[in-house]
Amino acid sequence: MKKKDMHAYTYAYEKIRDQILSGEIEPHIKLTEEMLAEKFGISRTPIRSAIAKLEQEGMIRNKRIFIPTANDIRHIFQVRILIEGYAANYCSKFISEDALNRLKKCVEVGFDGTLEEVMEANHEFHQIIIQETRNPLMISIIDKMQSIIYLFRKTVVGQKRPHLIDEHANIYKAIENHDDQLAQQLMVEHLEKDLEFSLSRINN
Amino acid sequence: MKKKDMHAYTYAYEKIRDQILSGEIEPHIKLTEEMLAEKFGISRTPIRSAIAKLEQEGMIRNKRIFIPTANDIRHIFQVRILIEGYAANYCSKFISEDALNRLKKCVEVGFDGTLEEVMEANHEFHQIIIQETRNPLMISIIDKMQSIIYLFRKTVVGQKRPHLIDEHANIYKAIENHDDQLAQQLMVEHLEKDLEFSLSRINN
DNA sequence: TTAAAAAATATTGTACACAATATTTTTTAA
DNA sequence: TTAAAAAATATTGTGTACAATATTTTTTAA
Repeated sequence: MKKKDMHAYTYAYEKIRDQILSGEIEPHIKLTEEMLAEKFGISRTPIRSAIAKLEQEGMIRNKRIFIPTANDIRHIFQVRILIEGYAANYCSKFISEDALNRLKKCVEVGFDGTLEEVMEANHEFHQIIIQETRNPLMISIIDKMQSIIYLFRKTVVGQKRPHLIDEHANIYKAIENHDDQLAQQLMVEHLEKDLEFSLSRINN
Repeated sequence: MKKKDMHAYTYAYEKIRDQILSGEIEPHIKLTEEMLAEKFGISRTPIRSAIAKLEQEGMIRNKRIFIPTANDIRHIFQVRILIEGYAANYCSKFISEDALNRLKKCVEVGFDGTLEEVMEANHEFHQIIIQETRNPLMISIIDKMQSIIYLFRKTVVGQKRPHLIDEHANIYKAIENHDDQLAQQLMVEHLEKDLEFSLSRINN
């Protein structure tokens, strides 16, 4: 529901984004301004802004939901591995008590939560580590890629990878022990496995 | 001059961008749509698109030219060091013959070119290294930051740093020798010095 | 005077009409 | 039939008017 103090383009942006992520808007169909304007009961102008933003962020390409190729996935992960590896290292030295607790919670939920909760906790695990860099640029770079990866996961993979939680647990331990080298190495390996898993789902 | 087959918003984007970088539009003044529309003889609609893009890219913030704080600069460099360090490493292993030659040329121009040429060559030196990763994501991340740093340089620094060319020469040599570790280390140190130099210009 | 309220002004946001392009379909000529 | 050309259609781009907000200035009451 549109909040009364919300601009139409913000509303449109969130709506389109959510509907893409939830699958309500299916891939491959062309996102025309008029069709979306009709759908949300507003004019084309705010829709244009929303689409432009989504295109900038990489979720839409050529007016269609962006479905990354194997190479796109590799490129995304190359950047992710670099930044998140660094972040894991950084965390080991500078993480706050609070963040460390939240990280621990994520691992615990990973072991005993519902599927929904586990998915959310896994996402948050990575999120916390990045946020502890307190570098807004890094955070936003990762955020944008997350959406694309999430989307890709939902549409292509739709399935959980084995050992994922154990790897999180190990990364957590390394951070807790302030072993920056190990934390970085484990994060890199973790993401490399994630990449492999993702790619294996495309090629068949 | 506006090309006839160019959309007004592309024209506006380039014009505004160029005028910001050239200093024709001064910092601190508010970039209102109407004022820019008037200036370029087009309506507000394409100006809106252009501003939105420039804001996404970080050159404009709150309708004003973005002038980064010391912390902003640190954050930008933290990402740059990470990515360009990686790129230097990567280059040492995989650079093409052609790119290596162009890199060499940049160093040479650095020693015997005019100020204008030197500036351009220095920029290109970094550009080539990033481009050799062939990762469009990395390239675009660095590109966006380049604009902001360049702008910041122009307005705040306006001055060349000593030893810069020598450092480029050393990085070049390391890449030429396929010494990936050294290339990375030298690039990191190079950028750290750049950061220090930039910061020293703010704090007085 | 000074701070809150009100009014005036400036600026941005939205809708909509029409123009310019891009895309698809149909027609035509080989 | 098939490929190029033409026409029809769909979609995006632009200008403009007006509405909604934000900002600045003026007024008012203490």
